[in-house]
Amino acid sequence: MEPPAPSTDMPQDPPAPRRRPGGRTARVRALVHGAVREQLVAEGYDGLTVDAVAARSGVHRTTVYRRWRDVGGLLADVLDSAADDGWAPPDTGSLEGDLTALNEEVAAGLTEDPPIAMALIAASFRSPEAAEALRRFWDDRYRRCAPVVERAAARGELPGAATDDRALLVAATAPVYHRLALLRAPADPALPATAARTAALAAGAGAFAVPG
Amino acid sequence: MEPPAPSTDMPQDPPAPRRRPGGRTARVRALVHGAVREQLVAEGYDGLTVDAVAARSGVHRTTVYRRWRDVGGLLADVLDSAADDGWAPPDTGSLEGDLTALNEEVAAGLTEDPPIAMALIAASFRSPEAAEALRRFWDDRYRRCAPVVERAAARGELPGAATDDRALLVAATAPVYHRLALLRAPADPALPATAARTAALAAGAGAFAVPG
DNA sequence: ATCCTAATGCAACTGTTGTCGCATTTATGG
DNA sequence: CCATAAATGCGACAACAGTTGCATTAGGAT
Repeated sequence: MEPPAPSTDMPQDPPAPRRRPGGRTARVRALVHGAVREQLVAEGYDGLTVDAVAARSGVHRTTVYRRWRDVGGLLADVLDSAADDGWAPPDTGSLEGDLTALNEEVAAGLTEDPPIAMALIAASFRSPEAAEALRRFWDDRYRRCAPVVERAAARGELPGAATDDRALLVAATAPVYHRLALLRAPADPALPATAARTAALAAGAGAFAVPG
Repeated sequence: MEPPAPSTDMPQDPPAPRRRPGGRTARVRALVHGAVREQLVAEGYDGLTVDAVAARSGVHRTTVYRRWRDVGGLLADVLDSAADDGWAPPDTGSLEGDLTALNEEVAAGLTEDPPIAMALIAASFRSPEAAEALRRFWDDRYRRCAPVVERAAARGELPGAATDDRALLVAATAPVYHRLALLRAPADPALPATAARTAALAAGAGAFAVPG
């Protein structure tokens, strides 16, 4: 009952057309990326429509719809292309200091103008692609922050054998996200430090220790 | 330079037409509210459009657009009308227990089906009215939670003269919101308890004490 | 050079969103 | 009961989002 073995290629499925990411395709992508950023700066998130991006980039509407599907896809692609910067967490010499500096970066990102981060969060509620890209972004960021916890452990700031670094980082940053992204309350200059102090204090008391 | 005092009414602006919230208006409002809920149950948030709600309620499209403006306005009105339930925070006998129970309610609300809470959060990024309604809702909830902190203080669980109850409550609940509403990660059954324990621990160490 | 076809351009089309002017209904005050 | 106008119903419309079929351009392999 075996189908005859094909001579050179998979027979049943369309044989995966050879991609062609050369000159023009890359140029179009760069044009669209630039247009997304410019459009965000010029008109804000409400003005970020596929049509506006296409018009600004000079690329045809249909092409943008075909390659990026919707605004969420556009933002996801821009975010992915910007994710491989050499970002590293701050290193101030103490856990609380590191977390405070980290929280200040988070607060700055959430309140910057144009509101790229807020635009992406908003888009993540409408586009699965944007939600996935945002999840990847945060996962990458939290992974890069692991050294903050490792350094604290090496300094003896953390009790127990091991610490759940992700839980600690989420506990430290979550209040900032909650206030700015969900409650939409005005930025509190003291919040980054107090949230960091709270998390560092709890971590010092073993709140994030793992049994292993 | 004082303008002459009007005899009976404000002269310059259109004299605030007498509202007429009587029979039909109230009936229409009830019909639309019911339709919003039914539509959410039937089609989820993606299917919650003004047209769908209008069709389901039997009220004309134009009327819904005029009175509620958009989906955010619909959800905001439904939320406001449901906000005066007699909700009270849990009372388990300890700060950590209260916060754990509270966090479990938050987690249940964010993961319930139909996803009313998530729909409102999503809408709050597109509609100022929904954002304002959500802010009012959370403000009300946090205000009602003040007794949780007061009881803990009365039991001697909190050091210092006074505690910033809002900051404590935000610190306790923020990780749950962050994971479920922003990171969109699967629900972690242990998170409500660990976040509550973390916050209670930090509170016991004086992290939320206010100088006054 | 030349062939193949992926990628793009183009125009027309459908369906949805939101608005506007006007007719009709019906609270509400007298 | 009557008069007024707020609230709603109704249809047409403009603007936008997104799709489809086909023509054209240009990357990449031979």
